[in-house]
Amino acid sequence: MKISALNGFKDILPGEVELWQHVESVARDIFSRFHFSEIRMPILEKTDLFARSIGEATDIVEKEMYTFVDKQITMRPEATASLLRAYIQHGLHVQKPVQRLFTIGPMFRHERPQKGRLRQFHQLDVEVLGAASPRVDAELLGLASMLLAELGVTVSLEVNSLGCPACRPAFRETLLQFIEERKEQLCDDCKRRSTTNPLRVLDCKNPKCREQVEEAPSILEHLCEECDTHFAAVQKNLQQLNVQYRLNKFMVRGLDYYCRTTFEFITKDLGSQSAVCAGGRYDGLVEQLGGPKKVPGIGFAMGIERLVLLLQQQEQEQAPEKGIDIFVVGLGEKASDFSFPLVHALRQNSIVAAMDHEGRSLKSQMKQANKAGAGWALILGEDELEKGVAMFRNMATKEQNEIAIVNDNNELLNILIEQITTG
RNA sequence: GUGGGUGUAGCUCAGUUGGUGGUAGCACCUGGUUGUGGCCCAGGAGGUCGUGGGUUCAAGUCCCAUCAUUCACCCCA
Repeated sequence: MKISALNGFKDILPGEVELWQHVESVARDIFSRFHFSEIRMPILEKTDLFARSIGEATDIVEKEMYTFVDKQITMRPEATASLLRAYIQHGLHVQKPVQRLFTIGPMFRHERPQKGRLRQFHQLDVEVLGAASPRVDAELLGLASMLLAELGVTVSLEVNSLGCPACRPAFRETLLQFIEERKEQLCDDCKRRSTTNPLRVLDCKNPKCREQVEEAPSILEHLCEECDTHFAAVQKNLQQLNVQYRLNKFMVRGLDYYCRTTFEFITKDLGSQSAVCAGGRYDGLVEQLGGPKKVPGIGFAMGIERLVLLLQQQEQEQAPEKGIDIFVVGLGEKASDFSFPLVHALRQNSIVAAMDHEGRSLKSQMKQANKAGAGWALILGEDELEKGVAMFRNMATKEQNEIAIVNDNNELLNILIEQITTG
């Protein structure tokens, strides 16, 4: 019986992996321009960490985590909780009042897989800890949109404010009252949501619910003074950076820890999944996890699978596979025995070199050279060895000439390196 | 957790009202005057038709179950 990967788990094969490398290298470049530092955390954490940060009642914690029940440990379903755990554990707030951190890696959620959603998926995660200024909110959104723009994906940005513990409870009551009045018109899911997570009724996909919710009270009109001032400043700062956005008073978050500014970069090109990047502020979370008091935080996560899907779909130019510098063709045992250490020496000199080990024909080896995108071929056969020469062929121009193999192999090596590096 | 679609070569797929598995395309291998790549041509290799039952003289084809996969709901990056 053939063994295949688990449902919702995917191999990233040569051909696609180059796209991933591209995404990661563009991301790293931009992170460094914004002066962010990389941090890497373990994949396993105590289950309690996620229950306390993401929220006991969320679907993620309730039924989607990969947990070793007997050991009370869980494979991380997102990065923020682990990152804050590391921040607190190592006292990073003491080293620098403001920490700007990013991490890249796999996350695990036991959801039913579908387009743009896997059980092991990968995120680029960016967090700023210790900065309360609305400028940081805008700066982060500027970073995200710069990254998406440089990758060449077309998405739109929606922003909202969720208020804070001072103003959200009152809004929640107002909203609940509104929902109660129209409960009969809402879908079954929304009836359930009205008790579990009323804010979620606001972003239901059902057209009938949308219609009902159209008139719903807006959080933006119920913000306390501080939240209102903060959100106004975020918007002003976004305009300064010329970041295009749309206010969406119906946007909410799935994780409990968010407050104030929240945002999503969305697209219609991913089937039912719309968010490519999402995040927001979480000012109380560090303290809630047992860290220092009053450390504000804000961050976002980008789904790499979703970025890659968009890149493939929006038909970005495929990076052509990198060709090798030289293919050394050896005909016969003697020639192969001569080529073997030569190829190794070329590699020691930073030349990308390959050879055949299967004793195939000249024609076959030339085909391999061509397929590998070799710039040059060095052909060594019985005749050449007898004459003490090797044929050096330019694969593009088909020009070839003899190079003498003298006693000292270094001479041949130096000629090859010289030719290859100068083109 | 719920609902729909699809399972035939490594990949993309044909396969008629049930009647011997495809000269199919891509990829792979070997050749096309003894040792020179891309194009072209010829040949070759590659399959328990997802699996297990059932109906039938006969099942890739019809029925049931099961597994896998995919899309959507839920939820979410």
